[in-house]
Formats: sequence, C-alpha cells, structure tokens
Amino acid sequence: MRTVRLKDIADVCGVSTATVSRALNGLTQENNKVTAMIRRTAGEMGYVPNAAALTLKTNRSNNIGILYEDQMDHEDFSSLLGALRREAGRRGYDISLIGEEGGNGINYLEHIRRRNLDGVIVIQADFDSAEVIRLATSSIPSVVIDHLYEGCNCVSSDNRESMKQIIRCAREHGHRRIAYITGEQGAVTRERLAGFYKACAEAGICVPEGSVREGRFHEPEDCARLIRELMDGPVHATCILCPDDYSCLGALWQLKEEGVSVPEQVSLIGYDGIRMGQMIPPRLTTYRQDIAGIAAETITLLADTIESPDPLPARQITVRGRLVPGGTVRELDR
Amino acid sequence: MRTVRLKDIADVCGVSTATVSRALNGLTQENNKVTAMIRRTAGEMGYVPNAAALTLKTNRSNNIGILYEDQMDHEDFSSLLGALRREAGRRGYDISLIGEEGGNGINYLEHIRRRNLDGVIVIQADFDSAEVIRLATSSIPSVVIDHLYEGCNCVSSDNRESMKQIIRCAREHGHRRIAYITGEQGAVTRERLAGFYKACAEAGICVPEGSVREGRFHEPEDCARLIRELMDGPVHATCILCPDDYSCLGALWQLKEEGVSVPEQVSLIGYDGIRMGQMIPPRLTTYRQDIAGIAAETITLLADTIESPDPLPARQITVRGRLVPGGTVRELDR
DNA sequence: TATGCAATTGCAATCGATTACAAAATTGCG
DNA sequence: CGCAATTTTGTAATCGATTGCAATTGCATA
Repeated sequence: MRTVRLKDIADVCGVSTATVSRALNGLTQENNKVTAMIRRTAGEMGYVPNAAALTLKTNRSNNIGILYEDQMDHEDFSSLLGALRREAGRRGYDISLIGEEGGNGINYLEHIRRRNLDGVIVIQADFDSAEVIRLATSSIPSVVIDHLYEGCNCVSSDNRESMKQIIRCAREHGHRRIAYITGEQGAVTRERLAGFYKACAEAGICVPEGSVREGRFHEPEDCARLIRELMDGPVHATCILCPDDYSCLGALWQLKEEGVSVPEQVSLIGYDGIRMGQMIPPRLTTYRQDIAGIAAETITLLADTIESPDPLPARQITVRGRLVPGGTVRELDR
Repeated sequence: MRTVRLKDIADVCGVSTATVSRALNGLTQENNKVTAMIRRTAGEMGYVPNAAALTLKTNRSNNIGILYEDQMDHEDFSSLLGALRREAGRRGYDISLIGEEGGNGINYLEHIRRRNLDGVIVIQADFDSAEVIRLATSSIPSVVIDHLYEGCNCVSSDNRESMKQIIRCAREHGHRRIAYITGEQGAVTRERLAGFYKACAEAGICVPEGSVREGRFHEPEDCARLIRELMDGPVHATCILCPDDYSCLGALWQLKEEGVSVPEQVSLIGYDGIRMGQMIPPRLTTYRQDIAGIAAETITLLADTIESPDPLPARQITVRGRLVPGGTVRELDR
C-alpha cells in the first residue's frame, strides 16, 4: 500500500497531474464534472498531499516553530502550548519545537531555515541572548510572548491592567498596607512592578520603604526568606502580592509554618491562575491569565504576518485576564 | 540574501552538485582536497540543507511526532516534553506536535503521512479510540508512553516495582494499615493497583475491605470526598497512598482542613515527584518518576525502530524511579 | 610507457507537487 | 452556423536535494 500521489489519481482519471492539482485546489469552476470526479477519486484512493513536496515547491511549510529554552516546568506552559496548537491548527499550521540542538552550536535561524518554518513563536528564552534577539529582529515572522522587544511583534498579559485590578481588589477589601514580591530581572517583572507603583499611586496607597521585596521567588527557600523578611520587617503589610501562583502557594505554606493564618492575619494574592491554586483550601485569590486569549492573539498575529503579501508593522498586543476571587483575601476591619 | 543551495556552492567551487552533495555527506576519502574546499566554502556561504528537499528525495524527514490529545495540564508533561526534545535532538530528530486538527475529521495517520513523520510518540490519548489503536498497530514506528498495547512498543514507569518500593517504605516506618486511592480506569491504574496488592501480599500486609477507594481523584471535590470516606470509614489507615502528587497535595490540604495533622496522625505517600510537592512543607514523600530516563528509553526505542533496516520486534520497557523521602511519612510507634 | 584498479566526478533521472504558457475545448450570441 | 470570449487541459520547467551509471582521473605497478 504505497502512498497515493497526484500521478496515481491522474492515471485513474485519465488526466494530467496538473488537472488533478487544480481540481483539488479549487482552481476550476464549481460545476466542473471532471473536477468532481477527480475529487471523488482522490477521496476514495485516500490521497494525502505530500507536505515536503509542497514545501519545496511553494516555499511555505505551513509549519510554525515554538522556541523555548529554559526548563519550562510550569503548568502554564502546557496549557499555553495546547492552546497554541489548537489555534494554529485552526489556521492550518502545524507546530514544531525548536530548542537547544544536540550540542553547542545552537543556531535557531539555521534550524528555522532548514525546516522552512513559516514563522516562530518565542515563549521562554534567554531574552538577552544575541541568538534570540537576532531571531526576533530578523525578517522571519515571529511573535514573542511575555517579553517586549522594541519593534517586534509581541503578545503578553496586560501587566499594567492586571496590577490595577489586583490593587483594586486589595483596596476594596480595605487593605492599604500592601507588600509586593518580585523577581530580579526581566521585562515583564519590570513592567509589572511599574504597574504596581502606578496602581498604588492612583489608588492613593503609599508604598513605604521595604514593601517591595526582590528575590528568586521560584526557589522555595528564597520564597520563604522573602516572606519571613516581610513579616519581621517594619512594614506590617496586611496583604501580600505574589508574582505567580507557585510562589503564592509557597508563601501560603510558609505563613502557615510561622503560625500566621491566611487570610485572617494576612491576605495573599497570586498571579496566573494555575490549577493547583484552586485545588486546595483556601483557594488562591489570583489574577488568571487568559491563556486561550494569548494563544489566539499570538496565532492571529503570526499568521497574519506570514500571510500578508507585504511586510506588516510590528504590533504589541496585551491580553486581559481577570481577577478570580478565592479565599486568601479577607475583608479588613476598619 | 537568498538561501544558499547546493548549486551555489557547486558554482563557486566549479564542480557539480553531485560532488558537493557527496562531499558534504562524507562519501569521499578524508584526504580529498576538493572535498575540504567544498566543505569550507559551504561553511563560509552559510549553507543550510533544505529539509523539504531532503525529505522528498530520501523519504525520511528526521522528524517525529508527539501525539497528545487530552488537556495535559500536568507539570510532568512539560518536563517530559522537554526531555523528549532533548533526547530526540541528540539522535538528530526534530519534534512536531500532532493533535486534534481544526475540526472533526481527525486523522492522525493522515497527518503523519502528510508530514512524512518518521515515527510517533503517543503520550496521552484516548487509548480506547480506534484512531489511536490503528496508529499504534500500524507499520509506522511508534512508542506509547504509559500505556500497554499488546504487541506495541511501550515505555512506562515500572508500576510494579514502584508499588513495591512504596509499600516497603510504609512498612519500614511501621505502617501496616495502608489505604490506597486509585483512579477508575486505564491500564496504568490497573497495573499499579495490581502492584499494590502484590506488594502488600509479599510484605505480609493484609488489605481489608474498604482500604482501596476509587474515584476521579483529579477533581478536588472527589479527592476530598475520598479522603473523608477513608477517615470516616472502618479502616483506620495510618498511611494513605495517592495516585499522583496533585491528589496527594489535595489530600494533604483536606486532612489539614479536618484537623488531621500529617504526618503525625496520618502518613501520605504521593507519586510523580512534581516540583510543587517539594516546594512546601512538609515535602511530599513520593515516588519520583525518572522522566529523563523515560524520555531516553523512548527515543532510543523509537529511533532504533526507525533506523533498523528490517522490522524490529515490539518491546515493552519499564523505567524505574525512586522513592524520595519527604516529611509526610512518620515512624509509627509500635 | 603502458596497464589495471580504485577513487572521483558529472550527467541525468527522480522524489511529488505547482504553475506559466500555449493549445484545445466549451460556451454564448448574433 | 460562425466567431469571439472564456474555461479547461496538457506540456514542461521548477523547487533542492540524492544517487545509479558511466566516464574520467590519479596512482601504483609491471
């Protein structure tokens, strides 16, 4: 049972491959009898077009690459990947993974050209690496998720808006001494921190020295340390904002360890909306990113860029999530 | 800056494309001067072979597909995917994702043939679906992870061995009334349950009626219910085995809710070794799957199957993990 | 110098599609 | 029925590689 080629259909139908090609690609009138016959035959014979031949001829692979380097051991990553695949499928694209090759000579561009990828999505990478920058600024259609390069396509969670919502939530519950845990680097980190300050200012909340604690919150130890420092410090925050749900859960535990009850004594607000955060009591009050929305915007942007006959201007798109109330924020007595 | 083809190198070097092809593919003697010159030129010109042309000609794409249907929102999935990619890269393969197409007419085989994928890894799927079975039993090289099809390549965690280790751990800590939470279906679930009974029998531990509770443990509510039933039931288990770390964390919370302290009053043992389980106190005592090992075995098996000139017999491979001691199992007073 | 053998090389076909161009068929209309 | 306009069709080139075959080259030996 060898694979069926255009030629085979052509032979059966007594026409040329060109005719078959046109029939299957809809380049004939709808009422064409031969076309109908060809289509039926193709179906019966189980014809499947050969992507390699198509790619070779048309120089389009209908394949987009996803670049991620780091250990993306996030639950988020799975759902993002799934959503991207779904959306890509909708537009007729497949997805290939790009990453560290077998060895030292990593070269993304080479990889992309070798496979004729039509475009690339950069999810998690060393955003400072020359390699990644070269890629993002190259003529290859690309979209970067959750990082901002000047003049490049980018889709990210709306970090300003989200901080606004989070602060509003805290404020509505009567909190006015709000602490903030943040990472040490990264555009998103900076963006969100700025959003925090701005939202506080707008809400008339002052942020005293020591309310913002910086650390490698992914490490459980560091996370615990940050919480301890906060609790022991001069700022008696009634509400702590965490940079993601992982660290928020970590904070939750650490506080429990120290005999501080949440939300009775301290309120917590997370970020992301991971499943685990909703699996345990108290459910995290958190800002749930709209992963599906991010995926949809990303694919739309990328596919449009790919399919546009002339170069499109770069766009920066932010996607709003929403605050999901859980049980970690308490109404403060005033 | 168009892409460099064999022809371009050939022109520069004043030879034919055939010679260039052979030179780059090492089909000449090592001391050949022309070959050296060609290689140098190719490097200087930034030659990147065109995968589509190669695939078309050789009928090998050096591309393997990963099939996963379900919402794999597991942390595990990310690391597995990462490990698979790494290993695949080592053997010279890229990875593409296969899944639900844009619409109803899902057909994996078609997808695979269209893209000339050399082989497929089935990670998570509806293992009862005709589509998946047809794939696994087709002549396309494939490896199924964590499920057993008769006569198909399969790599999975060693579920018998793991239960043995878990029971030994419980027993060494003096536990003799052990409860077991399990899912409702699936080959792995059955396998592991059988392993549980066997290990108990071997350890001289009897499993009274009601010690094994079955439910949809992924749902927080069901997980909580199972725990409640266990605690309220006639079996006063001193140690509870959970089917994965997610549910184990859920159980941990639920117990805490009920005022049952872990491990003082009840011990818990998880399965998987997810990051979150180690981020919070008490760290889960759990059986950590050797994800890297599973990935390595999978790729080796698949690549060998692909590259073997004549069909290889199907193999079933189990990969051992190891029990990582945490803080959820207490030495029982005897 | 001639001869034999191995290594190298080029020619051309091939993989499975698309598509420009020209030829042929169909259609509409007076 | 005849002619022009439209649609369909086939021929052949092309995408970028590999590879069988035959010709050529290089080298060692007689």
